[in-house]
Amino acid sequence: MDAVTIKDIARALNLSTSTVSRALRGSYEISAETKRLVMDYAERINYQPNPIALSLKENRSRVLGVIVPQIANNFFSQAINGIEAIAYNRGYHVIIMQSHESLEREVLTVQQAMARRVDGLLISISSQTNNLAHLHAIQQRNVPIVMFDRVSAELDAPKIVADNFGGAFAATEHLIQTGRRRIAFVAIPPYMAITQDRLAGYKAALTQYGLPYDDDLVRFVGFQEHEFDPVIDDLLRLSTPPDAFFMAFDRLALWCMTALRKRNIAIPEQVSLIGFTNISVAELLDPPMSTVVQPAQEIGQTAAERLIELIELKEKAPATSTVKIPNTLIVRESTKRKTE
Amino acid sequence: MDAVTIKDIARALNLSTSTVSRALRGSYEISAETKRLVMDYAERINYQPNPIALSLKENRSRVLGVIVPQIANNFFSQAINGIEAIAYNRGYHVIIMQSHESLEREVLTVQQAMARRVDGLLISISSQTNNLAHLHAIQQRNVPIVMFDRVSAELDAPKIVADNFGGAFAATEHLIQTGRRRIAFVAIPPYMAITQDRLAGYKAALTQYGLPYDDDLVRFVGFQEHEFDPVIDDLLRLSTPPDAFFMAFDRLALWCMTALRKRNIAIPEQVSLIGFTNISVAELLDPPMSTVVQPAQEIGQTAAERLIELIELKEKAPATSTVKIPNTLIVRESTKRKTE
DNA sequence: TTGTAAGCGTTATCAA
DNA sequence: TTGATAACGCTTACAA
Repeated sequence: MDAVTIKDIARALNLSTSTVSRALRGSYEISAETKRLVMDYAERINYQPNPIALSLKENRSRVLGVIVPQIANNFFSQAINGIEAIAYNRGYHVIIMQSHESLEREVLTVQQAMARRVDGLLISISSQTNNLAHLHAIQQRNVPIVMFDRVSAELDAPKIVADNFGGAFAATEHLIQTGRRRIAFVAIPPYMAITQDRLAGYKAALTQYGLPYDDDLVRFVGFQEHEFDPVIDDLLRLSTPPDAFFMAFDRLALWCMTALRKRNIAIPEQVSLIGFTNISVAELLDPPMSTVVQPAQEIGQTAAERLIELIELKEKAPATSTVKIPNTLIVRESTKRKTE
Repeated sequence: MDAVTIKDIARALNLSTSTVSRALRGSYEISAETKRLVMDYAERINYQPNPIALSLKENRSRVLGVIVPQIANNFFSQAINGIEAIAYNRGYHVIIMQSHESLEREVLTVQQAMARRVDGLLISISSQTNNLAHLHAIQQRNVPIVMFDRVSAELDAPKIVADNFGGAFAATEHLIQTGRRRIAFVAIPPYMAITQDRLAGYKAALTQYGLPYDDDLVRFVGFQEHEFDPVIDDLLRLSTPPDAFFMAFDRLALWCMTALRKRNIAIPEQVSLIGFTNISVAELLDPPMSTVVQPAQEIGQTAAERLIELIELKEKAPATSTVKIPNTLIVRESTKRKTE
């Protein structure tokens, strides 16, 4: 049983396809009676317009391309959740693609999305992406882009991010207020904007509370777990070791918890632990770790809303604007007690 | 700058569109010289065939619909990962939709997918889905379906699942071999096939090792965390309480860990804990819990492969086949020591 | 108020 | 070896 077309309706009702088309969209130039006739029949045989034909005609696909480093990642799967919610409400579908943290694959993926004629692109760039030529190229084709989470100053596009500065400030402030003085800050490579912002928040809190900034306490690691343990050991061997660990990245916080457990360092009796992370892990396992929870879903929603606006209004260059969605600080035992 | 079409090439080269079309697909009836000419020019101006026009012509979209209860769930995001990997290799795109564990939304979602003219459907049904009329309907429209993970015997379609029986058997066997005798089994509502299979594996292992089956040790809970704690308390109050907990569902395992910690019940000194779960949580947090790891990604891959086969071969009714992908048992401290 | 015809980008059929 | 034309499903001038 093949799908019903306007032609089928026209034939059955002895009308022309254009009359049927107009009747279905409620055009004023069609008599009420014909309209009813067509509508009823269409309903009865379960007519559904073919979106592919429409896309061809209207030269748009009603599809949003979403490019993320990884789908199987709490943050991104929640963000996608938010994107989908908005997209479906507005009549768009979403095609999700992964760059696998590789610039090369990201470029390919962007090309694929263009080949698929997406109406707009939501992208969170890979950690390797230091060149945005592929994105500039599609902007020249007049396909709107919205960046989220992993954004870059080098592209003139709306950006939706968590308030990384504010979140890091709040986390650091909280540690200070609960009596910690030597706060280690560990993040992923420093060329990413999110890292920069979090580091700035950390520094600002130290300054505001009159604590010195110590380069020895600030470390950057890669994406491999084996790079992590030496960093912790190094920190612990300092002449004045840290009394708190602030892990400015999702996975780092979990690795740190494991590393401290292995070394029998008690949280929070000996050190405090706080991390940027996602609600699911944070809530399910009730870990000994306070958390700056990232508003992943809201970021996705906001980004999708912004993109659809751009697509539908087609205003030229609504200028680069960066929206910061606030984080939520969840305090647990790990950082509650004062130690001094 | 709009996308380049075959017409543009034809005009520029003073050829007809049909010649260009044939040249681009390397048809034998076009002279080598013309071919080169066309190919070179197409390359130079970066021609990309419009997939929408193709879809209309060929009456297929090269899109797979994927319906899952939730995207923001480790198992499903990994499964989607596997699906995407296969799909992109075979030239398909993937549209992901969520049923949010609701039959009503699942029905809507299936209709949407059909309206979008997907070439095939991959579905993991919601926990509320007790009626498969919506799926039968699309089978009648000759759109192939493959079910994965959450499957139902009531639909005649290929099914890809984890080896739930085998995994539960292995977990139970492991607990028995490490000296446990009173093994609690907790799962989600019993009408789901996965629950049935896991329960059967549990029973089979008891039988094989000559242990009695005790109804008191087997419990079913809903999806809400507050339903969970009373069940644990109930089990602990038994005249002979369990010496091991087997949580036959992802979230339950995590809840159980938290519940036991709250009650100061030591793992594995007092009880063993083992659960069905996902690799990411299991690995990252190094929890005191052995795990039957579900091959989420492989399930996704296999399901996608099967679906694409069905789409492309268009064999009629390749019959219902159920593929079981083995689980992996990861043993940790939580179940290692013998207690008796 | 309704119908005819052209067009969106591509391929297939038939002619030249 | 190449070109003209029709067709996929739909919308929209333009005509009736």
